[in-house]
Amino acid sequence: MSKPHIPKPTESELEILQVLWQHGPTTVRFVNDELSRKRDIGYTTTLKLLQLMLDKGLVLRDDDSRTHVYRAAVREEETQGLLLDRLMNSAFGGSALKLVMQALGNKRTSQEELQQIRTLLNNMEEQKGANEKPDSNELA
Amino acid sequence: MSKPHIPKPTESELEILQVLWQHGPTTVRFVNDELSRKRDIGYTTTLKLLQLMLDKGLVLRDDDSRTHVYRAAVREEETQGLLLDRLMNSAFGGSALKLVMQALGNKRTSQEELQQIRTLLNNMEEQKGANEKPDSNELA
DNA sequence: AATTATATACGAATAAATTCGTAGTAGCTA
DNA sequence: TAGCTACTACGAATTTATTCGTATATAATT
Repeated sequence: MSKPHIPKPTESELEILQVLWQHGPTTVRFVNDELSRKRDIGYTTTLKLLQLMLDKGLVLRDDDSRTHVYRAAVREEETQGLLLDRLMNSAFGGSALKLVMQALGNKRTSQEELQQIRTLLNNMEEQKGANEKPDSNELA
Repeated sequence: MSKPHIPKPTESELEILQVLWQHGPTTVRFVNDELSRKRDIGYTTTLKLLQLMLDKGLVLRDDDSRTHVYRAAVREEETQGLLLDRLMNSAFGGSALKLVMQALGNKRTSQEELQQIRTLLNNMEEQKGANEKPDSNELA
């Protein structure tokens, strides 16, 4: 069960993936309209990006009808994990802790969010307490 | 008192900054030796990178002696914050919470680290609580 | 002093990412 | 059906990042 090699999305490709993750399968036109809300970008630029992403395997497309429909080929969490990993290694010397502390300290985080994180922490400790053994690690 | 615009370091530049952050001011030779531990890289490549970084204002140098000494011109936390911000926006739709949850969930984090985060959370809530309520006497 | 080692400067090749123009085609509308 | 509109394909210019070779100068060694 090897992962067939997730290509690293570039900045622009990420923008597009976000749209696809958020809205589900959609057209070039729609993606372009979304991107246009944030910055100047030509239609054919978006088209080209999607085509390149198709080659790379980042998206899939349904070209039954003349207007193609694209959808993400990579899962959001997986991709985020990949990028976090990269950032952690490239900027935080591999320390997840440092990264998290930065993220929390840096941004104003709402009471509610803090509570959610606390809850997550509790769950994790429960988890660990439960099987004190050299646990089975699920994913890298 | 505006920050005069921190340029975004590239991947390679980050590698170098890490060396400088970790070891303090040092020479091209030293930086190159460090980088070489991880990957193949020529001396003049490192040199050129440092020169470009000088232009960008990412590093400063002392060229009193023939062998120049470079040092980081940007602070570690500041830079990390910048990159986190970018990642948060580009991959996490702006949510610090999602980012942190991913980071925690994704990586195996030690009991000890979890405790440190918990402490940080406590401090942050204290901070906030101070503004709204008379204090609570629950401390870690 | 001559040779060798080590430095910097700089041009330029290569690679990767981004951008858009133009051509061609299918569908819609008057 | 003629003409306008919307779509894809593709070539190619541009920009940014990375890499290294060569020229040249300074210092160290013999």
